[in-house]
Amino acid sequence: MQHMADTVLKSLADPTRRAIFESLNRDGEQTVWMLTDQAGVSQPAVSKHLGVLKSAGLVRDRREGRQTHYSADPKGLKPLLDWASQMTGFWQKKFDALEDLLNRMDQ
Amino acid sequence: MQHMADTVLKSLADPTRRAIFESLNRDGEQTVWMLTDQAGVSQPAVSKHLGVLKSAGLVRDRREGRQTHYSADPKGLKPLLDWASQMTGFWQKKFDALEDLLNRMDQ
DNA sequence: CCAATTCATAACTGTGTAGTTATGTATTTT
DNA sequence: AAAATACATAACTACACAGTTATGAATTGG
Repeated sequence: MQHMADTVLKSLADPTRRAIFESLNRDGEQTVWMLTDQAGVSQPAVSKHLGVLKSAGLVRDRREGRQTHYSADPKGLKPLLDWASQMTGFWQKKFDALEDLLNRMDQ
Repeated sequence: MQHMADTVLKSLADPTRRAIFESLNRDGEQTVWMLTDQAGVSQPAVSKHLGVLKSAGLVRDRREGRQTHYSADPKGLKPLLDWASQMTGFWQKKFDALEDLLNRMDQ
């Protein structure tokens, strides 16, 4: 559990990588080429970032022909929310609401 | 707002620094010496970590004589929560849109 | 079948930063 | 006043990693 929070936090700490994750959340499934067009870095850099995000459970990939479609996995943020909710009970209600949403996505 | 999420995420990405923050949340206010005793790194390293956490708004300090007491600031996690809820909010909107579409198809 | 496309991997480089030791600055104690 | 305590800052080192170019592997098009 703590290990997952570690990998998730490290993945999201990088601005470029977080921007990719935000784009996938905001605009939905996209190919590597589409993401490279926005990222401002080279295609290998984007592929590497996507590999890190995938290892952290934040994105999924779907190969179709010669292109790979990536999409954000909403459940990937759960370890982060679990960790944050452990830190303090102050925001407990908000976290519970988010977790509720994530649980409904499970189905 | 995004800048705050960036500094908070970068602060919490380091394991040693996150452990210090967790200890402050779990056990409450502590001096630098107490934190150094647990951290497994030198006192200057701990002071540096505390400085980073303070800059990110995650901890507060209170000087008393020759020792400095640090405590976790629960509001410091708010930028992280806001960012996460924005990410999940995108999914909420997609579900709402899907539900809308399904409803319109019913007719 | 050859060329172009799409992505991943390899090899390398530069830089940010977490760690160290050494030292400075108050504050308390004897 | 001198010594000891508690913390911060400075200067430096080592390493993780984000970036690059070059290349490989798989798929599609002419």
